[in-house]
Amino acid sequence: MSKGITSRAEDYSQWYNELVIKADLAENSAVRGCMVIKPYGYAIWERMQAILDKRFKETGHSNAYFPLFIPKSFFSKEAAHVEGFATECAVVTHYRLKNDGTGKIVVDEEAKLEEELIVRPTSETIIWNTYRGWIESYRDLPILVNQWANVVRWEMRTRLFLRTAEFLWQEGHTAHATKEEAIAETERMLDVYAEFAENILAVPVVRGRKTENERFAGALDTYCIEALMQDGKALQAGTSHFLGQNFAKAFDVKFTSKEGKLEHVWATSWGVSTRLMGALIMAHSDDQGLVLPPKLAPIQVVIVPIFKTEEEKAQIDGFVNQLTNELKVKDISVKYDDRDTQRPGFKFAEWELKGVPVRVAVGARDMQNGTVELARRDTQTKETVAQDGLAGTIAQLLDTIQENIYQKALNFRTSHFTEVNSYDEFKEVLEGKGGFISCHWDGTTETEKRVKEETKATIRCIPLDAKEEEGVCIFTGKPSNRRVLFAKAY
RNA sequence: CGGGGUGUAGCGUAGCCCGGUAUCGCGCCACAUUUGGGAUGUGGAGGUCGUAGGUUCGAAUCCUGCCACCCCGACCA
Repeated sequence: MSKGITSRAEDYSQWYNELVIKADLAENSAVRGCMVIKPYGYAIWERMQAILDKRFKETGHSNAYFPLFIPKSFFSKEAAHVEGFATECAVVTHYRLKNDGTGKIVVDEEAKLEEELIVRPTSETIIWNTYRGWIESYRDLPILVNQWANVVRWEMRTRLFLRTAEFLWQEGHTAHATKEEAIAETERMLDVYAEFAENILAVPVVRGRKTENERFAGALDTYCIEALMQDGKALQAGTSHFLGQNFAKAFDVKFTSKEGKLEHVWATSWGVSTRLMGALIMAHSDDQGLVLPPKLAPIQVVIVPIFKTEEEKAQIDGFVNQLTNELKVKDISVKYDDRDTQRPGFKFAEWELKGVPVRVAVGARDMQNGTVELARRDTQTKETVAQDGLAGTIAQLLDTIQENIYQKALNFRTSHFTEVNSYDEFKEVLEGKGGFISCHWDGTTETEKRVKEETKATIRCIPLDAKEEEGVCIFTGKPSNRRVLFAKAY
């Protein structure tokens, strides 16, 4: 059954619909572009949440929650910020419905809000409005707060997981006494994201900074991690912003320093969203479905019994019970799929579709031989191994799979990372194999925009590890002292 | 918001040009045989043909309006 589940993103929506996660678009146009995350998909998001949340706590952050509704006036306080989000806001104007007399429910025009409320597209404004009341002295700083929430951005065109009208995310908002400390925080959280992407999601990322043109609305500097999908397109997987004193000035947030001076607070914000699920899927999946790295998989091992009689089943149950206990001791999550409504072959295919890293099949034959069949999702290989020491064998195999998935993605990226020195070469690579293109750029927004118009490629980032190197811009021939990364992006 | 396309059972579709109450596959239900890679056979259930109107003895089919969705573009995590 080929569903055309390949690296091409266009194919994924079909796959979601049938198998993992469904975008249930309501008939009402008002909720177009939203997604329903089905239980198995949500379990993956929960794993991401749990792991990230732990990292945030370890780095000194606390969770809090701020309102969904933001008074319109808050938005107009930071000029660049309004401009960036103005065209994609959902606005609440009324608070009551009524029966119009014919049985139709209509908006009660008399219940018009004096000031409209914006459904948050991001929470900087309402949070900084709140911080004003929390901060007086340098002793109140830093404030290291994170929020898990949903946000709404009325995009003209949506795309499952990558750009939905409503999405789930976390947004960290920190306040600091000094510029240096805020910049350090921005970089530290970028590292948290990069480490998570590479070690947990097994998706290699480039750490870098955005150009002025691609920067977050209201930020002085935007750091990002950029991942490469199997179709050669880049995906921004997370961002960390140094906001300077912009929001402190807009919302009049000042503190008295050790020296007794009144100063504006320094800010950062950083976030990752359910887009990470899209990244995960597009980075690793194959024609058989999802491929989950073991460290993220909600179910790491699935056990499928193969039996004809009740006696056989009972014998297998006994073995599986013991194995399950041993695996749980090693903190490995197990699912025993002993449904009698589906046949083994069906179950094999179904769990492969869901990306479970390791499958154990055990039948009467195995019980006689003291063996099981061990299959791995990443390589689609299987082998017969001894029941003795099986828990240990599986634990090792999970590590191997984690490493292998990462290596595979890394090899792909390495082979789709090209240095070019001319615009012709640039266009040739872009139209050919795609991927990241490293080249010189003159540093102007104008050149960036013209390249985008002509080729659709954008500057994904200026890599943090870019070395100083004299060269000339591939487009204008003007001097440049470091390479930047271009790619077509989602 | 511009350009293109599509709406028929839970999903995917045929029928439309040339009007006569809807085809096929998957899935679902029952029974039997099966069970180490998505089983097979037999029987069965399931339809406002996107929606409103028009033409007609008769509309999935022809005409008009509306709605929704998909793709491409501008915009974006």
